[in-house]
Amino acid sequence: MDKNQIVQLLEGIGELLALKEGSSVFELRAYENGARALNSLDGDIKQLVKEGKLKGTPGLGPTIIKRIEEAVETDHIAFYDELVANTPAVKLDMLRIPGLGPKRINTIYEQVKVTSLAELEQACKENRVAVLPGFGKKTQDKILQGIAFLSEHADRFLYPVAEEEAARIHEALATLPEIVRHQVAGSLRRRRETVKDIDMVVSVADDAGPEARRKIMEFFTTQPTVKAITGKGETKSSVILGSGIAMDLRVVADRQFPYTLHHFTGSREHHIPLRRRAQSMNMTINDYGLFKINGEQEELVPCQTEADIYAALGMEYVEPELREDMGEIEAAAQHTLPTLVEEKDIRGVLHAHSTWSDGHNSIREMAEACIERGYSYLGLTDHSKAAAYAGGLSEDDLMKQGEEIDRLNEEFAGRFRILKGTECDILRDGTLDFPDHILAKLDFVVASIHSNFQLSPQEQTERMVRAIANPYVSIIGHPTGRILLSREGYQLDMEAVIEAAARHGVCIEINAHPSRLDLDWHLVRKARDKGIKVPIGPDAHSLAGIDVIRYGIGAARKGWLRANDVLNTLETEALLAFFHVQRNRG
DNA sequence: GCCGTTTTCGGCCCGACTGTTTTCAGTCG
Repeated sequence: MDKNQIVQLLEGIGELLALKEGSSVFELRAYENGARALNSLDGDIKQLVKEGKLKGTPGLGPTIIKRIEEAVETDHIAFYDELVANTPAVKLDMLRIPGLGPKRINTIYEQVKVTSLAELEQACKENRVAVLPGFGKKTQDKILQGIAFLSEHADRFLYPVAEEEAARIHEALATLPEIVRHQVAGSLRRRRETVKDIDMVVSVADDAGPEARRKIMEFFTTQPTVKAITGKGETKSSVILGSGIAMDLRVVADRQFPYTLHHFTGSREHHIPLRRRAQSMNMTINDYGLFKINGEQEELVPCQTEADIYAALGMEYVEPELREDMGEIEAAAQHTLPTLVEEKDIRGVLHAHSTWSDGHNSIREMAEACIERGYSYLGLTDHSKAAAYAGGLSEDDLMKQGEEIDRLNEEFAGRFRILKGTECDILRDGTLDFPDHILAKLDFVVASIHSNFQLSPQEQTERMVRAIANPYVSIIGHPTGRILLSREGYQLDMEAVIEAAARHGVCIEINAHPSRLDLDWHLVRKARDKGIKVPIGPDAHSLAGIDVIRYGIGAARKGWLRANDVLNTLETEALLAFFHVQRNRG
């Protein structure tokens, strides 16, 4: 069991304890802290356990260490299993409804006696929830809304969950000598921010017999992460994996591989205009091949790769991320597709926290982690004072932090630079949490909304636009505040926000955290078209948090961004010059 | 369950907001 899985178990214990009546709120907080503490540890967990290195880590006491050791040794935590067995599943389901916490869940469970979300929905519609003590009409409506949101997103998974599950199977399959080519397809390959199921295509030699296919399918359906088999044949098998995500594996002859891969990569929306184009060229395309139509005859157009398929249709190769019917068909036909930004183009980090606010690592540790990863700079952005829950800095603290940064920069001189920044709260009225004369002392400012989510769309838009107009604001952080699969962003007119940002020369970030990916890629494209520079910010709260940049790269590529559309592809001097010009915009 | 320049018991992050109340509990970040 790896570190992430153990972190999830510890977090799970926290949730389960919250739902257990009579349990201590401090005990569950201890598990949440423990999960966070473990998550921020670097290195192989098995090694750490073996060397007894967990002891002394703040947040990890004797009991939690024992549970971590148990997980490493047995792949289970008995305490967790026991809690799961004693917790009604509907309580866990209810926990995912925004606005419902442990207390209200227990009240509903005790007094309305629901056993499923469907029953809860029914109870709300019959007004049986609003009458409970401490509840009311608005709470009941909010619960109904939450249930509707969940049923819309229930069967989707965050990209990293799907990616990790797919990678495990992919690695295992790659060891089979019968397999010639293997590739993840579907929305995962297109790097959608959430994924419903995993599609994988593998090929066997053109002359391979059925036993080769049977062997692959047997191997696939008996992988340790397979929880259930929902279908098993020689060309297609379907399973449910440990996280609950469904996965399909297709096995084809190698000559058919590019066509099948292309078909199952999608998207459906991309294929519709593509088929139209094929038709206009007297061809037809499906998952078996690309065919030239000669009267009654269909003649296969031989293709070794997907690039060959596009070439046969008179097009440039279309990267999977772009296959969303966002104009890529026309652009590929005119050979005007952008050269998309890649992870290696990123030169530094522009949204990160340290122990000065709610980060887990010191500035030095964060800086050294950036150096290790080959970056040239770290734009440090601890929270401002209004973000009290996150240990936001006062003006005094911010200035003291600046002194620490100066000392470190002297030490790193010539090879690395820490930029002085802040993630400054945008207050309710659109003013910033620090006065201008303080902001003027920083290299750059990320401005974000962390409160008053409920303002009307008009008020929220005005608030954001007012912040954008402040000449010290360099970047708007996580502009819509959405949490994928969990809550919608705050209501605002993003078109107007993008318009204002373009007018004032302010950047809008892609917050690369896989639960955010905010700005959404559809809007990234709009921002780019208005000439807005888009930083890809990890919003890192730990060393490992820096690495989520690659998810942001996915969103950037889906939004058609080239390297020079991304702010943090600039080298240090060019970046500082950019901020300088931005600040003197008048 | 964790932690200690109040150290083995008694605290534990906290302010804002919402919807429910009529002074506050629950939730969130």
